[in-house]
Amino acid sequence: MDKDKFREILKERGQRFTGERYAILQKALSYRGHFDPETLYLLIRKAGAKASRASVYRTLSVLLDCGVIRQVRKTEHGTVYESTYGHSHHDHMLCIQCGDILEFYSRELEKIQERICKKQGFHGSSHTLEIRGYCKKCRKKKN
Amino acid sequence: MDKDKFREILKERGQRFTGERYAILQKALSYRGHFDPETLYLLIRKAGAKASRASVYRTLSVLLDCGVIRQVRKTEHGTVYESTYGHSHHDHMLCIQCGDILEFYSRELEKIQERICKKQGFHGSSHTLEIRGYCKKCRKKKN
DNA sequence: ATCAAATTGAGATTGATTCTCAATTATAAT
DNA sequence: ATTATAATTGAGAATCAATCTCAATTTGAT
Repeated sequence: MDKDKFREILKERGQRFTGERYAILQKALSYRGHFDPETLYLLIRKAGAKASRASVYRTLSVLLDCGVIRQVRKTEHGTVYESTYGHSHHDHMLCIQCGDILEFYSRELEKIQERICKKQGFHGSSHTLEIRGYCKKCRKKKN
Repeated sequence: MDKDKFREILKERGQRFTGERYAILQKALSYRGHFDPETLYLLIRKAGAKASRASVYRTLSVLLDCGVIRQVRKTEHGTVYESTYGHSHHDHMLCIQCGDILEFYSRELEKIQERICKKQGFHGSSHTLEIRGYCKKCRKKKN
């Protein structure tokens, strides 16, 4: 997403293009992996850009609304997001021992969900699947 | 789960059986559908039992640990739980229009997840799947 | 350049959850 | 039954993410 495209999207929403929003967009888009608002805020400060915590929260909700980022989940430490750019849909496995996150995607799983929705007359637009358990490493450690 | 069984479980954990804990257990077990800590607390107060908010939170985490209740998800308004008693595993469809929640279960879906885990060397112990979209009713309204 | 409307940021506020700690109570031993 | 010990309780304080407030600033259209 370049500057002009972002400007255009904001315009459609009756919102203005600002340096703060752009800085937040850039950091959010370029972040590899999962991030939370505070991490993004500190990153922006460190990069010398100026944007308050309030603006980070406000802009993240705009980006979420635009589909530029996606909400991974809410944890006891806050909300976790990830960029959708070059990062297609997938689900997660979360190791409850070490906290590691594995991403996976299964066409089959998606198909079945579609079938289930159709049967119920439900129109699914997104989903999150999180499998919790023990990763390979931690299983070895245990034994 | 009866009183003695609960007493026994607590004992194993080096914890004590108290009236507060029992009242909370009962309400949590008998609650139909999804609940949050505050709702449970008010319900307990209304029933004349005594238990503080702090005890509700503390006991819910014990019950969660014992598998008596399960965490459905975290929302912007707090954590949602449900009793597992007489309520076997299932997944959810959440209508983003009316907020309705449909429960469903698919053996096929479970099987595939097991297969995926095995392939990754991951030992899955639980999962949550939430499909968001529009329910039958709301789709009709739209058209 | 002008101006109305949108945005910003610092700090206050909210709301869920956890923590503190003195008073109380359950359990085990006597 | 009494006692000793350690767990539990509750009221309110503390924490922490997220939102709100509002005066000052900035944007974008004219």
